Amino acid sequence: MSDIPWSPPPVLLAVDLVILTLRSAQLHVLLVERGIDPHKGRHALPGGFLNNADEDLLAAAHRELREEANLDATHLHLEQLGAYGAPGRDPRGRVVSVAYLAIAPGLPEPEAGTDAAGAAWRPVRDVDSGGLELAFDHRQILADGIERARTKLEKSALATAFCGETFTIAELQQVYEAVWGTRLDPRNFYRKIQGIPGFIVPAGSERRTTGGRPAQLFRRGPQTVLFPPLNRPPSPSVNRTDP
Amino acid sequence: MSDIPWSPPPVLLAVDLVILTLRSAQLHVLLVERGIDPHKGRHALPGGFLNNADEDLLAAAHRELREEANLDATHLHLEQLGAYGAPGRDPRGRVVSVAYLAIAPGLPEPEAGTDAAGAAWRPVRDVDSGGLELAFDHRQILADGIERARTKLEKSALATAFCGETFTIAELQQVYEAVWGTRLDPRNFYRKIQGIPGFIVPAGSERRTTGGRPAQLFRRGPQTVLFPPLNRPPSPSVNRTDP
DNA sequence: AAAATAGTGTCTTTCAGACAATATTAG
DNA sequence: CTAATATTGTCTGAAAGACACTATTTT
Repeated sequence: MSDIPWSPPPVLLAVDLVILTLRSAQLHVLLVERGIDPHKGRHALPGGFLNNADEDLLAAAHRELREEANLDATHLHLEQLGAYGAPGRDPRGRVVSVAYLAIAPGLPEPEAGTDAAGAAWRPVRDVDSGGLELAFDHRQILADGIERARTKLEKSALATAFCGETFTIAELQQVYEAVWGTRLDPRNFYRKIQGIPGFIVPAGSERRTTGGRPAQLFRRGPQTVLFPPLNRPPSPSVNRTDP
Repeated sequence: MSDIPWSPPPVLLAVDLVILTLRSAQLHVLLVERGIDPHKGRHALPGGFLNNADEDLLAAAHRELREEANLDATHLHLEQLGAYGAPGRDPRGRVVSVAYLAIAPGLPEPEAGTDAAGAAWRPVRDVDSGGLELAFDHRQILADGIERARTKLEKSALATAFCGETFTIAELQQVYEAVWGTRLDPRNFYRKIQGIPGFIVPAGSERRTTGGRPAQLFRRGPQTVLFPPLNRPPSPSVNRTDP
């Protein structure tokens, strides 16, 4: 009675992760080198098939994050990007992959003898310059992940997920500059950030040295929605009534 | 060699549609009444299982749009919302649903003896007021679809997808007001719209009567990205340094 | 004429961006 | 001291929102 009328075709479900971080002011993505045959030896996003039929999608993403990237879910942003299911994307059969975007603070190389051997941070620039080819449709998934991060920086407090527990306003600015690929005026940025209630809160009156005047340290504030928003400067490619 | 190591669990893949339109200045969604047992008799989003293992996800969405809603893909916006795959969401087994958002211009009731019998436009308000309960997790999917539409109105030309071939600026304003749930000043709206290059273009100097001075008719322009954007007025619930 | 809707002009406040100036550290 | 970075102040032009006003129709 509660059965399915005509037996629809089963598919295999995978989870792929776009894990972004900032290393020396450059946007990096975690890639693994594939050890088995479809695209063997090529770089790919971390991911894998569902463990069992009862595993939740988000839980599977967390598991892959732990297994393949050796990253714990503590203080880490994780959200769904979407489903990628073009019929020919995996030669082994019909595989639909649900992609997730993860943002991590700057971390050391995951190499060593951990579970995550073979995983390494790669500059995003290397991928979209074409110098590094990805397996499957992972280049598209990565592009979608970056675009999602870009737009979410405008109206959400996502940027703090790139930072450690405490951070300076200049560090926060580096996040915006790296993800957006633009330069921002430090003075205007400073005032703008300070003008968003609840975005960041002072963390003791501590400091940190870099060569000039020490900067105040902050931590994430309670507000997750940014108002007023930080608008990404218009790319010079768009329309405009240029005189 | 190119086989899958340990046989991951297969899942059933479905496609669900959030089809939005405007009817008498109110946001409506197309719902069907379920004829079979899981949630039989309850309202649900149109959708269904993948036809065969080679069917593309977007193609399946188009097919369901045709079969269940009797809508052709001509001049109709269709984009993916995401995957919904919580383990318990369908009692028949592990079903992962990929949801799509469709925007249609105001259309007559789909009833009659068509394929789409049992489908009907329902005011969105009836659903999120709790007066109308949906099957599965469709209430969440609908909410996500509406939120997506709301944010896309700001920076894309999506609003014109709610209108017919030609439309007045006042009609366009009704779209924004209905989707955002706000009131806008007609005069400022008029100037703002006219100030976005390529958004709308005059369609002949025709007119249309409603009781007052006739309005110019427009059609969609070539621009899909709106600059400057139309920002949704801040909801009174957010933060603010109110004196 | 009165009512209704379309479209224009203008003013005020707010905000983004440019950039001078000051503060506080290291070397 | 000089170099470097952090933080504050000021100015200007663009844009948002309020709202008076004009234009063109129906009744």
